Amino acid sequence: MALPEKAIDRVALYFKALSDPTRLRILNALRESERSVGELTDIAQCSQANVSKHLRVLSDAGIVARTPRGTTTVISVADPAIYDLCSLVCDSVARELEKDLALHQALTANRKQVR
Amino acid sequence: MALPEKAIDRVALYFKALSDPTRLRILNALRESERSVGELTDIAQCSQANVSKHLRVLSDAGIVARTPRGTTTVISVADPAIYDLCSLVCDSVARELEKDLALHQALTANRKQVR
DNA sequence: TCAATATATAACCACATAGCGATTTATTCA
DNA sequence: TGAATAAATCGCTATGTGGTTATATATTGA
Repeated sequence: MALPEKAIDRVALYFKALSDPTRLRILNALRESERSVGELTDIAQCSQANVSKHLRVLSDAGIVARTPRGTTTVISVADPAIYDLCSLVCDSVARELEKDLALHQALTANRKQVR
Repeated sequence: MALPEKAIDRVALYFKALSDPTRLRILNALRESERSVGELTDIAQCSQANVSKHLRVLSDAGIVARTPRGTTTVISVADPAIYDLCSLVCDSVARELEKDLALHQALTANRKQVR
C-alpha cells in the first residue's frame, strides 16, 4: 500500500515529538502519575517557559493532555502507546550497545593477540 | 528505575532517526526488499547526496545495514522493530485523526442546530 | 477589585539539519 | 592502467528548534 504523503508526515511528526531528551524525561515522569506544569519544570531541570513549549509539542502530537485545574494545569498521558514504543526502542538500543560491547571486546582481545 | 541520562539520549537519537519523512519513505521502500542506494535515490525523489546522508543517520542508529557489493551498496533493514514502531504510531495517528473528524462533525452539526 | 500565583506566549540567540551541486573515493571492466 | 560508474563526503544555504529572559494571560482568594 502506498502510504500517502500526509500520513508519512504525521508519523514523522509523532516520532519528532519523542526525539528530544527533555520531552522523554517529562514522559518518564508522567509514567508514575499525572503532574502539574510546575512539578514537571522541577523534574525537567530547565525553565518553565521551555517546559511549556515542550508540552505544546507533546500535546499537538496527541501524546499528552492538558487539563486546567484552578490556577494550575494538570498534564497526563493521552496516548499510552508511547510506553510500548519506548520499550521497543529500549530493547533495540540495548541490543545495539551489546553489539558495540562485543565488538570492543573482540578488538581488545585482538590487540592483545597481535601484541 | 531512574533511566540514566545516557540511555535517554540514545532513545531520543533513535526516535530522531525516524522523525524525518524522507527517511520514513526510504524505510517504507525497504519493507518490500533490500535496495541499492541508487534505487533508493529514485524512490526518495531527492539528490543522491541527500539520500546518502539520510542513510548515514539510519545506519548510525542501527536501523539499517550497508553492504558494499561491487560498485553498489545494498541497504537492508537491520532492526525489524521499526515496523512494529511504525504500526503503533500509525494506529495512534489514525485514532487522532478520527477524534479530529468527530470533533469537526460535532461542530458542523452544532452549527446547523444553532442556525 | 486587586494582589499573588501558575502557565503560556513573545522575542531572541546559538546550533542542528535537510536540502543542493561539486568533488572525492572505491570498484569494476575493457 | 584507465575510463566508467556508484556512493560518500565537502561546502554551502535556509530553515527549524532548544534554550534563555521578559512579558502577557488567566484564575484564585483576600
